[in-house]
Amino acid sequence: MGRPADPARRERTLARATDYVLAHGLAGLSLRPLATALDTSPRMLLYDFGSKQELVAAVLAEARRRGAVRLAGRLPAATGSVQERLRGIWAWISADERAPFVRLFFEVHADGLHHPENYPDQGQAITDWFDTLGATFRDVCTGPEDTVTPTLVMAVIRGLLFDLTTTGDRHRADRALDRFAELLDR
Amino acid sequence: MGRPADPARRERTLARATDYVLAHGLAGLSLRPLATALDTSPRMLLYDFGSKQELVAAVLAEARRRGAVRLAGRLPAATGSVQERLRGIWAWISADERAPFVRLFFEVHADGLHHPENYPDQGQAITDWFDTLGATFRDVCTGPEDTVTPTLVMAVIRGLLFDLTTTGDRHRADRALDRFAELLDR
DNA sequence: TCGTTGTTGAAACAGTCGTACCATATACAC
DNA sequence: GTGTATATGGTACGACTGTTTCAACAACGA
Repeated sequence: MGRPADPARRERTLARATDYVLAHGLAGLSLRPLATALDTSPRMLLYDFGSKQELVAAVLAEARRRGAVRLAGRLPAATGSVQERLRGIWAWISADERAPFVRLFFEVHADGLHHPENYPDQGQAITDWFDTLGATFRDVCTGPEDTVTPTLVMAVIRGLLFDLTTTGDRHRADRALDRFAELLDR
Repeated sequence: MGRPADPARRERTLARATDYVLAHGLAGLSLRPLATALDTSPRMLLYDFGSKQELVAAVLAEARRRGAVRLAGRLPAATGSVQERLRGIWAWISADERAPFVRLFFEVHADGLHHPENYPDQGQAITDWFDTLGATFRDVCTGPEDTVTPTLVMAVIRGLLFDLTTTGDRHRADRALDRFAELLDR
């Protein structure tokens, strides 16, 4: 009895809120401008999510979900040379379409430096790459339990993303990745 | 005539404000708590710095100045093996005493992603390393104009700093740096 | 039509923010 | 002393923040 609930509304709002955060960032996020951009009201955002903190958590989870979906099956088994595999990953992650995700990624990391309690699974977001990268670069790893090589590969990628997002010098970043691929392959 | 100006006060306030920002971060910085911690008043902060924006700019300049001083003469010429040089830089920059600088560094980068206009010389902060690192690792560079090797070295360091500040796993980070040193040396 | 449950708007609350205004206190030259 | 410049304290303004409260409206079963 009574009016039926409409869970789709929350989903729709979450999707659009995630778009908004990816476009505008987390730092200055505020309910009233967000609600205006989403054609809703702060009242409804709190009605659907309970509090701003829970809304942000839901948005970050949704952003991670989108990234995971886009990544799925994107890193095939070890086919081609080390250079080709590394270039493939780099081309995908450094593409302009990924820039909003990369920005949010760096923003969450920076905020986590002073408020780690807000991001309990942040460390896992790093170690999660070990299995995938360990499989992709098995031939240059020292063994199946090697976490050092995946760590180094991700460090190079994150460090070059840092450089690229700061200087915008894609040519230099691409060449630095190629140089790393040469070193890794020998 | 009139009361003499006291420029030392501004200097003292700037030094303590920089300590405060290094400890508490840039994100939530607010004049009233800052003034309280510095035994002064928001009134005096604006009197000395004009606006919050200028205060932040002065603090960031001071933080850079401190980092530069601590770095001066810290990277001697190419003595020892590549491993030793790389380890020396890494040990210095990843030391616990440097953590506040590293955090501020990442925080500024993240904020610059959405407000690049506030950090006009951010790209230069990256390219400034080329001369120093090019000299330190001349033997593994392809030439005196090689910017790719310094780019890669800094990317590895920044990427490992990212990992270290997130996971706190120093052992893994150290080993990844050693692995990179091996690759670079061959 | 009535009761019930889900949805929504408008307004207000208590707080913080950066900043401006006004008065006053301090330290010097004369 | 007077004049003058710097240095402060106190206070209030207007704009913002996340959140709450109260009321009304909408869609359903009985």
